[in-house]
Amino acid sequence: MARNPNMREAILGAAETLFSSHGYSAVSIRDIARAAGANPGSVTYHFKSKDELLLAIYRRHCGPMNDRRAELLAAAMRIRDLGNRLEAIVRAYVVPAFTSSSDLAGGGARFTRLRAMMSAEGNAAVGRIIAEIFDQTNQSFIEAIEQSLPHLSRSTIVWRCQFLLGALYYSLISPERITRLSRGEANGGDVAQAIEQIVVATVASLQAPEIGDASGPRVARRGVKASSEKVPA
Amino acid sequence: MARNPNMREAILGAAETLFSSHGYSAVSIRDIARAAGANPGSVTYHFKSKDELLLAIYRRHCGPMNDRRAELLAAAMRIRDLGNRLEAIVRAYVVPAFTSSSDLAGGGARFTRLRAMMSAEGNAAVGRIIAEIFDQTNQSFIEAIEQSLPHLSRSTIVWRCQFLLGALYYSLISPERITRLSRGEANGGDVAQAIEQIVVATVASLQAPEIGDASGPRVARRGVKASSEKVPA
DNA sequence: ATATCTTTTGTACAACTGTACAAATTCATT
DNA sequence: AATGAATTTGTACAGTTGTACAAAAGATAT
Repeated sequence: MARNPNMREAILGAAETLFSSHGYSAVSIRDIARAAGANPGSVTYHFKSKDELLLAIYRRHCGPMNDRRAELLAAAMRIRDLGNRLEAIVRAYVVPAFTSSSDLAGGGARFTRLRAMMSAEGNAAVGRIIAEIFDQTNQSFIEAIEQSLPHLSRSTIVWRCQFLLGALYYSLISPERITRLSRGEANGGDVAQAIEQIVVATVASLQAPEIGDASGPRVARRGVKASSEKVPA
Repeated sequence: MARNPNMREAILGAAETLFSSHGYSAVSIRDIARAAGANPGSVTYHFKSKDELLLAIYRRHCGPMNDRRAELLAAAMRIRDLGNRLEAIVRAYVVPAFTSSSDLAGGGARFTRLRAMMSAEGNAAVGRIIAEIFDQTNQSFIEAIEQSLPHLSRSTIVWRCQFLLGALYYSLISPERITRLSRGEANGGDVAQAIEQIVVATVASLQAPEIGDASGPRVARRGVKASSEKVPA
C-alpha cells in the first residue's frame, strides 16, 4: 500500500510533536505510528531506527534555521549604532528559534522545544550533531557580540549566551509557569511577547560590566581575575 | 536480611544521581537497584512505586532548600541600599540551588539538575509538587523584587525570573558547552563562577527598563502596552 | 530459644520495548 | 494486462519494563 504519498512527512511530524512534549525515551515507535496513522513497521521502513528518525528531524530543521539566523545576523552587522546593532544580533539569534519561515522546515518553537528536551536527556546521537552544526553558528554570534562589546572577556560573553539559550529553552518548556506566577497578567504561550522579553533581558545582561569590574559598563578592563578553581562534577 | 541499615538512603542517592543525569523514563528500577547494591524488590519495598521514589527525593530536598532561601531572603531584605539589596535577593535564590548546607538534604546542584530534567520531561507526579511547594517560595521572591523595582510590572518581573531559572537549569544541564564554546577559557563546571555570572547577568536584566519604555531604568511608567494577543500551543 | 517484626531475596507476570522480515498491497511503466 | 519496484501490513522475537508476592534471612524482644 503506497497510499499516503506523505507518510514519511506524517511520521516525521508526529515524532517531532511527541518527542518535543514527552522526551525521547518516553515515546515509543508504536506511539509515533499511532499518531501518524501509520503501521509501526512503516516507521522502521522509512527511517532505519529510532535514533535515525530523531536525526532526520534535526536534519530537516537545522539548515533552514541557521541559514535564517545567518541572514539576520548579516543584516544586523550593517547597523552602525552599536546599541541597536547588539539588539539586532540578539534578535537574529532568538527570532528563528521561535518562528518558522516555511511552515515545516523553518525552525519554529516546536523544534526548539525538542532541542531543549534532548539537551536535558543528554541524548548521545544528538550530542554529535549539536557540536558539529550548532557550534559554528554559535561561534559567529559570539564573535559578533565580541565586536559590539569589546571590553568583555570571551568567557563572560559565552556565559551570558548560555543564559540566553537557557532562558529561551525554559520559556518553551514551562510557559504555563509564567501565566500561573503572574496570576494571568502575562501569557507564557505568547511567542511575540516571549521574544521581546528575552531580547530586552539579554541585551541588558550583555551590557552589564564584567565581574569584579567596578567601573561603568563601557569602560574596558580586559583581564579579569579567574575565580575558577573549584571543579565539581 | 536487614543488613545495610542505610539501604533506603543508598537507594535514594542512587536514584537521585541516575535520574539527574539520564532522566526519569530512561532509568529503570533495576538500574537504580544495581547502582545502590540492592535487590530490585527492595526498591519497591522501601518506596511503593517508581513515582513514589521520585517524590521521596523531592521531599528530602525541597524543605531544607527553600528554608535556606527564606533565611537568605530575610537577611537580604534588611539591606538598605536598593541596588545591593536586589543583588542579595537574587543571590538568596541562586546560592541554595547550587550548594548544599547539610551534605545530603541541603539542596545542591544534583537536585537542581534533577529538577531541570523533570521539568523538561513534564513529569506529571512532579508537576503537582512544584506548583504546591515552589510557587510559595517563588511568590515571596517576586514580591521582594517588586519592592526593589517598583517601576516594573509584575509580568516583566515574572518573565525575568523565568529567565533566571532557565539560565540556572541550563548551566547545570550543559556545563561542557561553556567550556567548549569559550575554547577552555571558562569552566562550565565551576559552581562558584556560575553563581557569580548568573547573579550579575540577572541583576542587570532585572534593572532593564520595561519593554516599550524609552526612559531610563529607574523612571516609572506603570501601565505598559500588553502586546499579548497571539496565543499558540 | 521462641516468637514476632522488619528487611532482603528471588521469581513470576503481563505489558511494552526496538527491530526484523515475509507477505500483501499499491503504484508506475511497459 | 503484465512486470517490477515501492510501500504498507502483520506478526514474531528477544529483551526490558513496573509491579506483586511468597519465601528466606536477619534483627529484636521476651
